[in-house]
Amino acid sequence: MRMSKLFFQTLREVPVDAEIASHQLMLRAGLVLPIAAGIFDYLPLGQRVKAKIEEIMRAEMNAIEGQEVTLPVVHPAELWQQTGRWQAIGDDMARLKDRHNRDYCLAMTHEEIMTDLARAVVSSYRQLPFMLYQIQTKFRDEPRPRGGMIRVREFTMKDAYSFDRDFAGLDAFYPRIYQAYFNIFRRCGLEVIAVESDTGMMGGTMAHEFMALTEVGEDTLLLCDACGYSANRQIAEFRKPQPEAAAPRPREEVHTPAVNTIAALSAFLGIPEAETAKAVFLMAEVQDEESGKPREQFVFAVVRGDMELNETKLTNALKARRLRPATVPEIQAIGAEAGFGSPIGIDRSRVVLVVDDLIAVSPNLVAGANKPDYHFRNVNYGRDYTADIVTDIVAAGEGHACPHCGGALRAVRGVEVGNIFKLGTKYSAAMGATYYDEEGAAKPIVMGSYGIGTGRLIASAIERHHDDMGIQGPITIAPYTVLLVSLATERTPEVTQVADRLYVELTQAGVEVLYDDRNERAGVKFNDADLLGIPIRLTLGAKGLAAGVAEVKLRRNGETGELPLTSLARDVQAMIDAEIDRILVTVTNETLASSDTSETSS
RNA sequence: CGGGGAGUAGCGCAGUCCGGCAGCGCACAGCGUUUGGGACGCUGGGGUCGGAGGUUCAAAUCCUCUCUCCCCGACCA
Repeated sequence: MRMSKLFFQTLREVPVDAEIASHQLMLRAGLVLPIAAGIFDYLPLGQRVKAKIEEIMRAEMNAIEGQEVTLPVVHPAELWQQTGRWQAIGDDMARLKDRHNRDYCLAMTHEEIMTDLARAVVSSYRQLPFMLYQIQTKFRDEPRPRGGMIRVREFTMKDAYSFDRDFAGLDAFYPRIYQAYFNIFRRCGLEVIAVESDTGMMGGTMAHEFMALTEVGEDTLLLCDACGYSANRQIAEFRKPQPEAAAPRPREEVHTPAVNTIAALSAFLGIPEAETAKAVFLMAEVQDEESGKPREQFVFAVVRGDMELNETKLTNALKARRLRPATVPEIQAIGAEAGFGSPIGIDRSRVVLVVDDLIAVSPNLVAGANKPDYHFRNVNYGRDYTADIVTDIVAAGEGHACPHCGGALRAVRGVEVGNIFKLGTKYSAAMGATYYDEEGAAKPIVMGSYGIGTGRLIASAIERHHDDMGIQGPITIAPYTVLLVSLATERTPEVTQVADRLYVELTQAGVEVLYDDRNERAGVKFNDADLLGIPIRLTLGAKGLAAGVAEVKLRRNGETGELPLTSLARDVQAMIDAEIDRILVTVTNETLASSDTSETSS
């Protein structure tokens, strides 16, 4: 491609709205252009990056016998009603009506449509297993898009769905997609780790997220360097400290004027925060057992004062759809006092009381007294109150003990670039996607779903590979592999002639060349070259031409050298091969190492 | 949805407090000089000042309403 003909623009100045490096660079390099919050155009250079990644995805999906399909972006409401997600999902789903006033939604994901496809085609166990995938647009009306391409509303996702006869089949497939995902990310030059994750609205029995570690990540992960345990903070477990056994002492009221936080309480009484109990008031949206309709339920959660409530764990414990903080009037309505909340003396008929399992075994805690400016000393679970649910509802954090080996957990930030779910029969059972087994009995197909967001992958790769001057794209996903810079001037037309010839030679040799034939000064061309991050830069100027060489420079490390013009195409191809090999070699190592941590349910 | 910031030329911004010709830099077009890390000179084009309403002789500027974008939080398949 001649750069003089390329539809692109580079920005000299850093866009003021962009905070993180990948966002700034994608805008400055002219890969994408925003048209609304979380909605972007892909320009030709960005499109080429996207296409490269998609080809890697196709190769890895095909390698595990995936078959590519394309399913619609506009879905009839009926299919989403069959699984209940039409009602269960809120404003994140964009809905529309057609001219006949029928309901439709924009695709957030494709479980329903894939399940519908499977039930239309599958009737016999002989047709199973199989895996289908697509690379298709999703729309999720995020409340707040952020971080450039990290959290957007419209995006392209490669989503794959597996269909098996039974859980054993799914369990056998799961490690294969797990490994294929590692291959995809590493081929894109992106290091990721897999962590256990919440199944969320997807449902199912097991899920992993693939996380690119970066400070700009939205998720907190907990890792154990000793044994390899890794989990999203949303579900991460940890070994809780054993409280010292002590005989329950008599409960006593203590005056604590204006002491309405744990920190203040700890300071006021001169006790560690670990000897206090913290009350958290929430309203949960749950399904009413009798009517089946959603209703709001007051939830009183108690955790130790030095720990944080984990709302995902609590949501799962309650089987709730969502939680929100309770308002002061709602808190008073159940007989509690904000800032001095206590599980003792509340209207239990209107409250679901959930207590962290550590609280249940910790003697003589300080808790609120449910009246302003008073707390209780020596509150003991069992003697003073009992809960509706006792389970783990606190968040793991930096330094907590690993649940497997007891080693210290480390907290890091990550971007979720992919996820895999064992769905089981949630969708097939709801939608009647069944097959007949050897005995002629109808059984629901066992499913899994597996997704990777392309834009987020690009942004994460750029977060990982850039410097002050621009992108240092891994050669496998760079828009072009070689940038040929001509430094011809009006006085050196012979440079143009030779550069033109080299461009043709390289292109005919199959090299993806971007040819900077623009009438710009050298500085402009070099700065654009660094910004775009084409991995191999060839520079031809009058001096080099006289010596019969072109300068070659690697973007990733700045190494320079000279290549004779007579064998340029061959030498460049060798460099490209070497650069690709660098990445592929890493793939092999990473894959072997990571497959050890793969887990399957049995 | 809560808190904060911002909408003025393609991009980055000043002007708004204190109403009075809509400006600067980059980019763009023409001419000339330059030419290995974002050149220089001269000339030129480009604006419903986010939108609507109001106050005023006069509104980018004051008032009311509204839309949009960015950041933090809530949310996040």
